[in-house]
Amino acid sequence: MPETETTILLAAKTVFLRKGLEAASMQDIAVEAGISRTLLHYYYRTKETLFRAILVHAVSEIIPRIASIVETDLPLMTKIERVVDNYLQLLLDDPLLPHFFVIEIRRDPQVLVELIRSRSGNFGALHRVQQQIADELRIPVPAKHALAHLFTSVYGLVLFPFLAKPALDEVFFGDDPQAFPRFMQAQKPIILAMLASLMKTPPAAPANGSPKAKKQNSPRRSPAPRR
Amino acid sequence: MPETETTILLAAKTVFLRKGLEAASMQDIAVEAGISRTLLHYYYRTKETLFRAILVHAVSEIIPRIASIVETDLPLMTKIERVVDNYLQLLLDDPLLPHFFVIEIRRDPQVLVELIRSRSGNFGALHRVQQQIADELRIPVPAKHALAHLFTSVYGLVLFPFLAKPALDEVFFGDDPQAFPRFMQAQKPIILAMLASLMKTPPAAPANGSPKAKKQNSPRRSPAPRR
DNA sequence: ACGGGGTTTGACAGATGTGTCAAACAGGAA
DNA sequence: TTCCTGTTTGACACATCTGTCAAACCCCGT
Repeated sequence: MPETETTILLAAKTVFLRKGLEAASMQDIAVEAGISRTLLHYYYRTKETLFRAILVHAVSEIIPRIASIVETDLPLMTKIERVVDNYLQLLLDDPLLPHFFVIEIRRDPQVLVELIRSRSGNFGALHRVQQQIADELRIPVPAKHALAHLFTSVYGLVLFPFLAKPALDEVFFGDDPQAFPRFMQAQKPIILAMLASLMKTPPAAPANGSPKAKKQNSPRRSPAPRR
Repeated sequence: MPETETTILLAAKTVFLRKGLEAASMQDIAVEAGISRTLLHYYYRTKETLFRAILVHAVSEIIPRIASIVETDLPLMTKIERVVDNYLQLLLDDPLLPHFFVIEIRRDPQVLVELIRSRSGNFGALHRVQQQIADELRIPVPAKHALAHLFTSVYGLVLFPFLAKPALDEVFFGDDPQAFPRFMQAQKPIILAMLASLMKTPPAAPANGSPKAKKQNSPRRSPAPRR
């Protein structure tokens, strides 16, 4: 018999990630959680409150891991490899996250960007690496936008398959739930090869594929937001 | 004084592309069109009817152009260049299309895929080129999924910047409405370079859309990751 | 001026959604 | 037992949404 609050958060995550704030209803979440709708309001007074909890949790789950990689002194391509690796692990567990962020980036970009900034350590440090990225790119771009070019390339390649997953299932994978994860494992070296081809400096070591990667789950559950 | 029906379709497109079927309301569309909500029901009896008109129009605007390119006998990389070029032209005019399709692919993949099939000429022909794509790819993948790998790579690179546009505006471009189109022009050779790096056969000619001739020495030094 | 047909609107019914409230239901302390 | 406190629910008020209908409107031919 799990705690009511964790039940609520789990159900809310499922529903919000699939539909976004606007299209999701408290009724949807109550049914998903198997409780009465009123109880949702008891724990989280409004839909926005509950949504905010899910949003903060989702951002906090991803951003710090990525920020800590970016802030290291590793070579650029090594950072990219680790970032891609981290995202793939995370997204294979939560394939709806890209869809959720796409919806919310459109609905209220300001709030979302601000939240990401707040969980990024010194996000401003990113602007300091812009020149560095511009120097490393084989194709010349204005330094001011070098980070944007790299960002859209990396995130486009990594996130898009998850956005298109329902169509891929329909056309290529049928009902086999293992097919998509296997596909993404095969896609990973393709992604890294494309990104590596942008760099002047070739990657240091092959080091890809799936080495002794320990299965790692997030060991911490942080299920207790306050109302 | 434009025709009421075109006014309605234009407003419906604006609202549906931004919010998708579920989150959009007939009221939203009526306000956008500057008419009464009842009038929408006069021209299109239900919301689904109106939505269907927009969906069919959006698909018909894109898919035949792409299908006609794919069905030619051009070399693979040439096809890709033309597909990318066509999408960029189209999406710079309608930057919300990727967002719309992402929402609707999740809401009802079956209907959308079926509609795309119906506008693709012989969509089945795509499966015939799978082996061809697999042979051309530098990184070995099962032929059955070769098209899926190429599809996610191309579409991820091309569509994602439009999905992330609100965040890019917020972080990089500020209020300058010209910045994003310029950015995409600069991103285009990056996209093509990444895709070309996947191919065994190098692209035939530079043949770049950018009028500024860039004397780019052929970057043959492609690091080929071995596994 | 007079009809008449296509166009447009206000008003309504019924469904669904959010948020509040008081009452019912625990289960442990005194 | 009774009391108390935290949990859960049903019922309500209010807003919004969809779809229908009859009435009003406009414009053109007669």
